[in-house]
Amino acid sequence: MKSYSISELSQEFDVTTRTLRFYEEKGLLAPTRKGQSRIYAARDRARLKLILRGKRLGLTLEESRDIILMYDSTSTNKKQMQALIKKIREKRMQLQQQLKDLEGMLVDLNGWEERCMAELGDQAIGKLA
Amino acid sequence: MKSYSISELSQEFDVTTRTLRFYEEKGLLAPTRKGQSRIYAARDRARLKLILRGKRLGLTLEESRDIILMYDSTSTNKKQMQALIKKIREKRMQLQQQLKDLEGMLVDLNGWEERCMAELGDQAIGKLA
DNA sequence: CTTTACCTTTACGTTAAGGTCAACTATGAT
DNA sequence: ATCATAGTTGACCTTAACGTAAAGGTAAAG
Repeated sequence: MKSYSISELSQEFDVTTRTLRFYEEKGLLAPTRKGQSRIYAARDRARLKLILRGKRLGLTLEESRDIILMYDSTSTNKKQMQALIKKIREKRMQLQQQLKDLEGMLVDLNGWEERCMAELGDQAIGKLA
Repeated sequence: MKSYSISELSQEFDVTTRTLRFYEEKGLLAPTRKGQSRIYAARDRARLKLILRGKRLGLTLEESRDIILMYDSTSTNKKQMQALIKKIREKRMQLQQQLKDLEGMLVDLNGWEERCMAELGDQAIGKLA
């Protein structure tokens, strides 16, 4: 199976090595060691993707860790399951609100751009493409 | 025209008064004064809405301030306009990425919920409604 | 006149998410 | 051997966005 050094992974996802070590420190990644060096497996790479997606959506690292735990949850008991579902639903509600906000803001942006363009006159269109 | 005290506004939007003062300090709100007390007008209320929407989308206060300035921009010159359009386009690209991320995560959440529910068995459905 | 409810400013504290720097260690190339 | 290249840990630093506490002003109510 393919594995990655810390610098490989950091370059691929455009984060610093410090960031990767920090995520490990926080329990989000768990690379193995070869000697003293970290070896990241596909599993860690997948986790990193989740973390970064979470970040783009404004999740905290802790929230992303929750989500990662969902991915990894093999056989949780009923209590845990129910708590999980509750969390999922909460998160989904929040994301749906976010979706609305996003759409609203996109509408606004489009409106502004139009007005700006109009005010600038058509000769300006080319310069921005 | 309707106006609001600091506590009215803070209650309506569920933020602390500290937050409102902080936003003012940062140049995001500009209430007038009656004696020493702040009086918020509809304009401030609208701004606050924008700020909070921005927050839900993960914008920084500075970015929200930019957006507010767009709303308020009366007659900017061409240079400013072009810079503005560039910013708008950048922001829109980012928001579109965010939209993709959001959809992806919603799909994941739905998948998990289904699996959780399946594992719990149907008798559990009622308890969560 | 004092209590109560709001309001004010000033100032220091806190948390998340890393940045930055110093002082090593290990390894392969010249 | 030594130099360059990646890697390590540990420690302190930084920024955003407020929280929190101190110390006090103001105006209506009892």
